[in-house]
Amino acid sequence: MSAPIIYWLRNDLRLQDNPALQHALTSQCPLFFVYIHATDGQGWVAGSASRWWLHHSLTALQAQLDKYTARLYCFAGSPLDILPELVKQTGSREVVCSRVYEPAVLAQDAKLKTSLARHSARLEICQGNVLFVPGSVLNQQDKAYKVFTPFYKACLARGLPAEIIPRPKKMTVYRYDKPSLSIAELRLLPDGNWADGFGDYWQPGASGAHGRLRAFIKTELCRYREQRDVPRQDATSHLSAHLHFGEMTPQRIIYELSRVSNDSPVVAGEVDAVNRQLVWRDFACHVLMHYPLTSDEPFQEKFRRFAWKRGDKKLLTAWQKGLTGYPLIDAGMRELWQSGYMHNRVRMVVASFLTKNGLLHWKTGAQWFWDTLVDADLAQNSMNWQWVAGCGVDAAPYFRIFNPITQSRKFDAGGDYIRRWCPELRSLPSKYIHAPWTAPSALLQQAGIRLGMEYPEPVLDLTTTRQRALQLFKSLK
DNA sequence: TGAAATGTTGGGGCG
DNA sequence: ACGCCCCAACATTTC
Repeated sequence: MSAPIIYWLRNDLRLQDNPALQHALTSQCPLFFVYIHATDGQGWVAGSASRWWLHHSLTALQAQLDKYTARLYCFAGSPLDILPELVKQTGSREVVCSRVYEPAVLAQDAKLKTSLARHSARLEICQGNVLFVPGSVLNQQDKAYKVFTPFYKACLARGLPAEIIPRPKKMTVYRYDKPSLSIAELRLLPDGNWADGFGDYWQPGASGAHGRLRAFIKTELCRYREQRDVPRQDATSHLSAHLHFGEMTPQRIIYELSRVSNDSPVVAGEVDAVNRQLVWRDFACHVLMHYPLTSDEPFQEKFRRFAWKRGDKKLLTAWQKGLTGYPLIDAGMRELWQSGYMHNRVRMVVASFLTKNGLLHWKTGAQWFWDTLVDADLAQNSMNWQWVAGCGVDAAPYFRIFNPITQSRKFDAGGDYIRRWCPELRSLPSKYIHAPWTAPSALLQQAGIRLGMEYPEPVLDLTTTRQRALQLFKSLK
């Protein structure tokens, strides 16, 4: 059998709209599909919920590959060891993959390139799952943008890309006859039954992604701007995890949306709003590449001496478990735990609560999200936590502190979201459901709630913690 | 992609 | 009829 091209899958778990795969196919060599689960873990290794997704996404990809009688060969270890070894074994001259723009991965790719060269093989890295290649969108001074709006305008001025590439008609596939692992043997699924319910909410893989996009366009798009901030409506696309794993490209989303807006100009405004969110996603990716420390250090210098609390076990545990006594916060944290996801607005509220009212370091929260979100993405997670904490790029001003009760009344007025995730509060009338401790005791009793028993007392006082945060933030100026 | 404090206005109750 | 007070409702400022 002639030497293969090694197609190294990473966060590009799809066959259509795949420039790297398209490139690999031009060579006419048989394709050797390889996935490597890195076990040399340092820094930000994929969290538990993310690995749950990955397991199912790889399984879905294998199902797609079945149609080409191709197999995905899995390995565990360091790509720096495994790929040179595979090249040696198979006589391959080229390894093809899609770019991952995380700083640690970029550094590893550089090493890999050298190491493969010693085996006379090249590493061809094609554009990753972004609209614009990080580094290619710069301001007048040739510097990276630090503020979203000008970045957004610069992107619009170039025109948002909407290229699509059909899935390959046929492929020649390579048969590897030495030992490799099955997807199950990568042991990606978490121990215990925590993630078992995720399947009720998600269908990882490209076909799940396309199904979700179709459903979004059909039922949510027309009310996107009006309803996307309402947690119970959640008229958002739910495509974040699909995008993270490269099961779908943002270009595909823009393409499909533009077809809709051509057909019905009424939704053009909605489409712009969705596209704007896609540009935010690119922005985060660009920022992390230009400022590689921002997954670990505050972007703004002055925040390095801010007195974040190192630990507050009681508060942190209450927050993680959804037992803070503030229903909107608790609903969000339980949605996260049970579904691997949280509505965007609620993410902002719980993050503000932890970092501003609770004064816990934003990395504490980022770590929890990292482990529990199916859409965990280093660039998005880091930028957004820093944004809320006030220390990031284009950050929320320090005095912007969300009041979870006010936010709850505003965006979950009927209490539907709270009732969905905090069933013990179900019988409380909407008037009191946002702040149960204000309810008359007879009403609480009638609803079957004893504060401190069925539902906790508030874990902290909003007014005093707000004042405390304002003091601390002010002294930083 | 706030919230709270403070300021302003205007309608209605009331003596 | 009139002025006074109260207090929503809204606007502005401050953190």
